[in-house]
Amino acid sequence: LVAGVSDRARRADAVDNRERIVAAARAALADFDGAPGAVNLRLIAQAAGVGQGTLYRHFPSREHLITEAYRTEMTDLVDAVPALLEAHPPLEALRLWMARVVDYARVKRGVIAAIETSTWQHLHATEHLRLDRALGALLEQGTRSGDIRAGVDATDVVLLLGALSRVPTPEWDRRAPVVVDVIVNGLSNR
Amino acid sequence: LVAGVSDRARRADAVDNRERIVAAARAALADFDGAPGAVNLRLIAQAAGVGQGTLYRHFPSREHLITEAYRTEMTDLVDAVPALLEAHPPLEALRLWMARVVDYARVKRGVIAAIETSTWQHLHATEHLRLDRALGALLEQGTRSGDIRAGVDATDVVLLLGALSRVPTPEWDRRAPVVVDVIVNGLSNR
DNA sequence: ACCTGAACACCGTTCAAGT
DNA sequence: ACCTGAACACCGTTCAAGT
Repeated sequence: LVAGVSDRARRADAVDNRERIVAAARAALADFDGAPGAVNLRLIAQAAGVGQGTLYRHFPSREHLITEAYRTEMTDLVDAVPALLEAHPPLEALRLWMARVVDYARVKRGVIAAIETSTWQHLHATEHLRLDRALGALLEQGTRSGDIRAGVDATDVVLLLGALSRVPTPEWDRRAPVVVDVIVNGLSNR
Repeated sequence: LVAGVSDRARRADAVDNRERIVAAARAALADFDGAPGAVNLRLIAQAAGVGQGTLYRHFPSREHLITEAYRTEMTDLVDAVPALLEAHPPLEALRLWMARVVDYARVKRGVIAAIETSTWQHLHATEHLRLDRALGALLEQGTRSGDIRAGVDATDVVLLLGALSRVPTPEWDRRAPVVVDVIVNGLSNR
């Protein structure tokens, strides 16, 4: 509905509302973290000072909202991939990238959910396509150099990473690194 | 509430109702599979021919019901561990066990969710304790023999296995084996 | 001791009315 | 073109009344 419409073409109040909704969503997710499904859309609309209908006009589904709420983090993470890949061998780049994901998720658990949406839906959010390509390139380069096993694509990696969303918060610092370590080790080629 | 009460001590209608509820839950889960959260408890009560209150009397939470619905499968899987461990070296036993999980989950996706509940809640369902012990023994034996890396416990393995619950149904046959393969490889000691 | 189902609470989603 | 909020639908959960 709103797709393809530039900010200038939109009414000023619409732009403003959209921003306030996202801000409210971010705040709500920060409190409730680890359970993005538990986030109350009505309350977000209320906290943003808009009607429920306005929220739905801007974000037709909860996933759209969550994706947008973590857009900055997603962009950061996606952009980090090529940079790491230039400075390190593929497997090491992957390890460092996942360490960064764990770091982001430590305080904002929802990033994992945001990353996972690439699997859930076919919502072609730009960041998801970019993540898929970035990870895909990393894996390809890794298999070529022989560091990373063949037959695994970006979706598989995202699926495995999804295991992190189940880690209980109080055990995060202990378990998240172990989980990631097993994944990276498993992706390595012996 | 019902804990510790033998079948003989319970009223006949209660035993009967409980069985019908579980049967209805199994049927509902078979249809809806892959999304145990999407299962409608009211409809299950209705299909079982009991009031909602009766369902809650027997199963205080959705997790209790799901756990019970997959009890047979869980028992099978748990019992398989020691047997496999006797016939194979630890890592191979783990690989075979996970292949069995994938096999069970192919038609009854909910088993993964049932296995995962061990992490979600502190509901001390017997099967979960037994799974924890069985996997724990397998891992310990594997680290002793040097086949499996140290520093990973049963909960970590269950968390990793949870990645399977995100695999989209149409891609199950292609992706599930890959995911499991990465996990097993990651748990191996080089 | 156990069952029933109306009733309550909550929340996602829609839509008629408004500016 | 966009916003509002009442209204609808749905579903988990409880509880007074019953047997």
